Order: sequence, then structure tokens, then C-alpha cells
Amino acid sequence: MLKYVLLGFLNYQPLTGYDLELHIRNSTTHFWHARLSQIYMTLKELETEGLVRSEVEAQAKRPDRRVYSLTDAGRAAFFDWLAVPLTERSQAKEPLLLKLFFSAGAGKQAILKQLRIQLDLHIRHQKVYEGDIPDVAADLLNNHPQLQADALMWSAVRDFGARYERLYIAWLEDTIRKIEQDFPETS
Amino acid sequence: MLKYVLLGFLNYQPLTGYDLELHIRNSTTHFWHARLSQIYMTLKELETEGLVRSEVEAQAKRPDRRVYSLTDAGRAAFFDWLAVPLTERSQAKEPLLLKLFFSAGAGKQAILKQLRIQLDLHIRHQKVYEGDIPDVAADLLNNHPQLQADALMWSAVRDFGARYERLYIAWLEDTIRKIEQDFPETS
DNA sequence: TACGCCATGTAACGGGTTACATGATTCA
DNA sequence: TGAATCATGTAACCCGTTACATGGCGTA
Repeated sequence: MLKYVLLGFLNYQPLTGYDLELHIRNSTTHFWHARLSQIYMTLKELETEGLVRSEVEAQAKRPDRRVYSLTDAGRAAFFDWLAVPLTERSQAKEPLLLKLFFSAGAGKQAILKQLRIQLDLHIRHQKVYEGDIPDVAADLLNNHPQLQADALMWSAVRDFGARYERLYIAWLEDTIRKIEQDFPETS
Repeated sequence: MLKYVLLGFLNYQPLTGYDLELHIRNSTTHFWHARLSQIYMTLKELETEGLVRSEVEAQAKRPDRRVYSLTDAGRAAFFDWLAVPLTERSQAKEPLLLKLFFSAGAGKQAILKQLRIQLDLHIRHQKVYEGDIPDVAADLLNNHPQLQADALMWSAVRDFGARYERLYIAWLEDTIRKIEQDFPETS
């Protein structure tokens, strides 16, 4: 799937592997993330498949950069992917819920500690969705005013993220309260 | 991580690979799932690591079953895992959000179709969280009344699932409305 | 008679993570 | 002087998926 993330961003403009990592980190990270090493590998694969091409650009006072852009085949592959709707619920894996599910034996205090650590993390993370949109997205929109429809989709997805953080925080707060009240003291 | 799921269920009672799949499908599936083939492989690995042991049980009119149970080392490994809190937000991957993020080019009708397919899936799935707890969980509780604290954790996690489904449905409905209103007609 | 459940596995493949490796520039 | 940013890559490993393989029993 990372292939399509890369094709998707390259459909907007040519970018390097490094740039792509920035875009991913700033806009898709809460529903799709990737390490730089994987991005570089995947770009190579896309190039051997003929979906992207690249050229090296020399820079003064900076390392050379390899700039990737979509080929016609790449653009076609991307739109083919877009055209197929997802007909199943996605089955995510949530390590926190898994650990909590089995945590009764860890004791009341350990459970509360775990929940409070996560509450803190989520509260501190929340500003990502409340604040301005990231610079990379703003720049992209300024440089390509025809991306209004895209911006609508970006904001819908961002809205999901905001709601999700709110749900997570409310659930953590309620669950902390419930455990404090109902969980038996370790004897 | 599947290793800990298996250890966690075996900490309640001895089970076969097939039984474990049933438990997973009925209670952890919305935050952790696994295929039977992987479960069988992982059980073998756990046995070579000395964390579980197994014995074959012959059955009349049914295939033989290999029943796994925790060793002391397995129980210790499980509680070691429980004792370490998760100190990072979990980064899930959500293919639907990814596709929507890039879907502007697919056109208004394709986007609405995708959203409505998912809305239907999530509405039909919702009863899983609204109805009774699954039989496997109820049986476990009836046979082991000392699992009251565990039941509290199970219900907390289940509550998360219910809230998540409600969020998903509300977001899909709101997004459908927004797209209908604001997304430019394909020219 | 055909489907679903019970029951266990192997083999090939794919996607992703971690660790390793390098090195200049800029800013605090 | 040390940390962050820019910039690209390779190799080993691990976890998980898909496909393949088998076969009896109960039930509609």
C-alpha cells in the first residue's frame, strides 16, 4: 500500500524520498506511516516497475537529491487503485487495548498508571488536529490552487483524526474513573 | 505480539489452536486478529521456547486435538509483558482514510459510493457491540468466577469498540453530507 | 448431496522494522 | 561543540498473509 501513498503524493508534484517522508509524517501519519528506509526501497521498486522515473539533482552545500516523478503508467496505476472501493471494514491492531484486555492480573495501580500515561500522550498530541494545517499541505495548496477538491478530502480525513483523539481521551478518562471505583484493591 | 495473545488466553485455561482462534475472533478481533495458520505456527514456536506445553487428546467422532497449556516460564513471560506499560501512541493503518485522502481525482460519485459502502458495513457491524457478550466469554466467566476483575477490563475494551463504531458511523454520515454539499460536480 | 464445522498443519511470499553505514551544513 | 536537518542507501530479520493439503461428522 505504501506504493500508492508515494504515487499519490507524486501525482501532486515531483519529490525526493526525503520529501515524501516529510509529507507522510505531516499529513498521513495517523492512518499511514513509513520509515525512510522503506520509502527508498519502495521508490526503487516503483522505478523498476516503470511507475516512476527519477533524476539526480546536484545542489550547492547540500547532498545531491534524487527527484522522482510519475510516469503515465504510474498515474494510470494510481487511478486504477482509486477506482476500486474498499468493501470491508479495516481491521486495525491496537496494542494498548490488547494489553488492557489481559491486564487484570497486573493489578489496579499498574492499570491506572498505564491509562494515565496514555491519557497524557493523547492530550499532548491533540493540538496536531486543533491547530493549523501543516506547512507542507499549506504550501502544496498555495502552489496548486486547483487542489480545492483535494483539500476538502484532506480536511475530512483530518476531522476523523480529531474526533478519534477526542474519543480516545474521553474513553481514557471514563475508564480511569471506572477502574478507580470498581476495580478490587490488590490484596 | 500474537504470542502474548495466546499466552493471555492460555493463562485462563488450556486450549487448542482451533479454540484460540475462536476466542480471538469473539473477543479481541477488533484490536487484534490472526489467521489459524499463524496461530498454529506461533504455538509451535512458543513450545520450542518452553513457554507452553501440549498434549494430544484423542476424541471419538472428532479429529484429535492438541491441547496447549502454559508452563511456569510461559506464565512468567506473560506477566513480564503485562508489567511494561506502553509509552507511545499506537500508530494504526487505516486503508479507508488513506484512499479517501487521495480520492479527489476519483470524482464525487465514486467518493460517495465508497463512503456509503463503509457506512453500511459499520452499521451492520454495530450490533456486535450492542448485543450480549459472546458465548466464549460468558462460558469463561461462568466456569471461573474469580475472573471478575478480568471481566471489568474486557468490558472497558468492549466499550472502546462500541464508541469507535459510533464515531465511525457519525463521521461517515457527516462526511457524506459535506461531500454532497461542497464537492464540485465532475465537469 | 453439499455445505459448514471441527481440526491441524506446510510453503512461498510480501511488507515492514531494525540496525548498520556515511557525511556535510546549520543553528543554538 | 553538539544536536538537528538534509540526504541516500543496504542487509538481516520478523511478522503476517495466501495458498495449498487433508479429512471425518453433522445437518439442511
